[in-house]
Amino acid sequence: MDLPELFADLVRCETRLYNALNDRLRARHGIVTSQFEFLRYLRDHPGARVADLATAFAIGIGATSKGVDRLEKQGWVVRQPNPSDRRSSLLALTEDGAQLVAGAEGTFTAGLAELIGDTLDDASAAAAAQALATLRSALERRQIGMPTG
Amino acid sequence: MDLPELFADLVRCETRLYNALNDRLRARHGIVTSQFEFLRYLRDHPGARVADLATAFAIGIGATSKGVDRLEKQGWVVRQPNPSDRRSSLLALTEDGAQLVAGAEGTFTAGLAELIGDTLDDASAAAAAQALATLRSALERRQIGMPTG
DNA sequence: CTACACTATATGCCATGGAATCTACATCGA
DNA sequence: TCGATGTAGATTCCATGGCATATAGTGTAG
Repeated sequence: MDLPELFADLVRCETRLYNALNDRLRARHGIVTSQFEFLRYLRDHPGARVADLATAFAIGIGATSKGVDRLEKQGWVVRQPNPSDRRSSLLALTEDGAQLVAGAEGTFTAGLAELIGDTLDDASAAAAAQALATLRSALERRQIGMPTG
Repeated sequence: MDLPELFADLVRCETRLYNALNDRLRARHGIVTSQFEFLRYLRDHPGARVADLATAFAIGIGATSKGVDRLEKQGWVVRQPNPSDRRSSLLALTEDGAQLVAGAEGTFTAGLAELIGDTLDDASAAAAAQALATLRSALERRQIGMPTG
């Protein structure tokens, strides 16, 4: 099994898909993919904290905090006081934020259908999905590749 | 087929693998994964130009030029005059650069074996490899997700 | 040969992420 | 209760990539 080749293909697919989705989301909704992912996470996990986002996306706490700053500045997210721990805030979508995700989700899903669905048959896509889900779980369980800060 | 979930798994695997390989390559060879990929590409494609690197990695020309600057400053790569077009240079590894890739390749391959090989059985890995190779080809053929500059 | 359009890439400015640091708060043990 | 230690996240500095632009060289029509 040529793992270096698999890794190269993985990275190149990720880069191109991410860029292509960025273009569509930016043009139609004024956000980029990373922002869409933050917003969708907060929709699905209301009351999450900054550290929860950082863990979910395997990025640093500092970067996450700054990302939330930007979403808050746009009025899509609010930091609410956490009654059980005053060091942290509970994050929530605003009404505007909720509407934004709802609209962007269509663009995102349709984009993926065009970018992936048109190329991979269902069996291939399912096989890749299975393998990547397994790999992701293992990496998360072993806490591999978490940035320091 | 849940393409959004597939995409999320793809991105999270890529992030964590990239970070984990960064850690190892930095600790043992003083480079990061993107630099290893540049150096390996130049080893396998001597005489490549900046634009060839940019196309191969789906990143902008400006970023590629700066990346080559850094490798050149370390003495791992040289820009040689292109006899047939004086606007561009032919890139080549130096002796130091060649030794660096040779050494780093072991770290890289062993890292992947530990990160992926220990988790995915051969059949799963082969299925994922097949799907990602197909997807990558299609994205490259359609020139999807190439940055502007 | 000249002007013009095109191409390759180098460079400047800006946005973003990593790592280290700083502050406020929480928790634990004496 | 108090001091020590740990934790959440905000902030700072640095490195890197995108995009726009500048520069030099190429190709082509006339």
